[in-house]
Amino acid sequence: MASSVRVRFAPSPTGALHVGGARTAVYNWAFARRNGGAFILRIDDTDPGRSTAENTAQILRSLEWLGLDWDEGPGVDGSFGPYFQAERADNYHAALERMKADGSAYPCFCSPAELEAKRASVRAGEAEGVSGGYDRACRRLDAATTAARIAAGEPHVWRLAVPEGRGDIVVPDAVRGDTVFPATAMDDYVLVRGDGTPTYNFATVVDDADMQITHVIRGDDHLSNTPRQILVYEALQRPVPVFAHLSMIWGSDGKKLSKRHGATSVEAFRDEGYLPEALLNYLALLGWSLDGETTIVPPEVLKAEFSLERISMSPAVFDFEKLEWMNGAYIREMAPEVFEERMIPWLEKAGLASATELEERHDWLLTLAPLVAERAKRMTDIAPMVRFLFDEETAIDPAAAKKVLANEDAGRVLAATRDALAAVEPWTRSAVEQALRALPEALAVKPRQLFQVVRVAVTGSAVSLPLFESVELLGRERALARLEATRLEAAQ
RNA sequence: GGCCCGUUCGUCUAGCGGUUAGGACACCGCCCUCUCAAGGCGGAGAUCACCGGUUCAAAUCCGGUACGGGCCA
Repeated sequence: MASSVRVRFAPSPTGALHVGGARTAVYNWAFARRNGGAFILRIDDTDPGRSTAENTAQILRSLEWLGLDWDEGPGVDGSFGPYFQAERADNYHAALERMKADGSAYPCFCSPAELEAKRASVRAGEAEGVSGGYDRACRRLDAATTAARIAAGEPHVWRLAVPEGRGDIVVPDAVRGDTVFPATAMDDYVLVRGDGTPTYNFATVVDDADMQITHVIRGDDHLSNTPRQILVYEALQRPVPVFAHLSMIWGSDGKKLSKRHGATSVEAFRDEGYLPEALLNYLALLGWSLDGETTIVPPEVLKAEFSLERISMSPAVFDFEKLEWMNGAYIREMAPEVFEERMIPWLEKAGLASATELEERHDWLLTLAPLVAERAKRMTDIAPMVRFLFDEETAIDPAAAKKVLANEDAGRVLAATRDALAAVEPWTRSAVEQALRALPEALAVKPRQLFQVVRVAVTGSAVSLPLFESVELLGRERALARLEATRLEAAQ
């Protein structure tokens, strides 16, 4: 690598960071890390009407949550700031001045009505060879005329003068290879609007050039604009970066992913109990592969192995089920102490206990953690699974009661279990297990049947965490109380 | 309408001239088992969009068509 890699992610704060944008950020970040380069975050807040500080804050929060740290950008000083486009007006003016000076930009005085008329005639096929619907009329105005009209305060925009006789424009794209666009299809598009603000294509190039961006990794939707942007790099006499255009992310119906398909903002995934490392992994693999075999790619591996060459070109459908599986995989692989720590906020949020209370019961919680980790797919699955351990009494699921407790043996099973547990000493999982395992034979009932009756009485449900552990964690007092209460109820 | 991009199991993908077209999610069995999970084993699932061409040989290279998508109008 001749010069050091510099990549950027330039979200527009007109909404929350959604998974499509997040994936673009992931790829930029991973590419920078892989190549020892810089990952720059630049906020494209050029639309004052729709850009808000809250959105910016949310985007930063989402990126931080995902673990995507930036080397330059909001909150991190660099030599190429400011990192908010709204504060970079001077740069756009300077660039325009340079282009005015050598004639690669020229003023256009045509009114909207005139332009519409030109476009209409192009559509009608009356103006052959004119692309983009503009006939370059103002480009033919002489310098004195334009100077006079500008001096007179006549409204005007500034257009790019596509070089005469320019050959085909080649977009160097690391994902798709070189993509060729005929120069004849390029119009003298607007660089700077009548009010002096730069258009997207112009501002982006000026910033990318000024910030010495070497690789532009972005969405597919920008591919068609790239030749236009290359023309600006050339006019500014700046090196053209390497591009990498990412295909879109679709919903299961083959349409662009939107709210209709479910959660799409990064924060929504967070709130739904997804782990940042799992979402990062999933997004990384949505359009990129390590080797075609590996599915668990932790951040460290991504940082070490990411490459543009292994990005796929076709659109990918976002598979919520696979993400959920992956999230479960990350939960299962977590060290018990780590999972214990991370489940605390979710228990607190569910109103089961305060963080302080939980921290005081560290050993108890650490015993519980692996039982839950093995079964949870998302962090939101935790509370329902453990609620019976926190409530003083537990309501029995009617369906479970009907199915399991209606059994004619239920009464004696519950009574015998109550007595057996009352005698357990010391109160440990293995002692509880020993006591319960001896019961089926003594009562002449099937083990499965007995355990289900006890499970429903103790946990309130026919589906629960493992029984012996559940009984142990619940504590003798509450276990006995529930067995007795259920016995009385079943007897009626 | 013009230009550009894409197309391998339902989904994410591997494949970069010669493979029984591999893996993962989901699905279906079996095993394990106190329920549920997890785990193990196995199964089903892709005429590689279509049609031509190049080649001894094409999912892989070339052209066209179709269908999706994008940008500009």
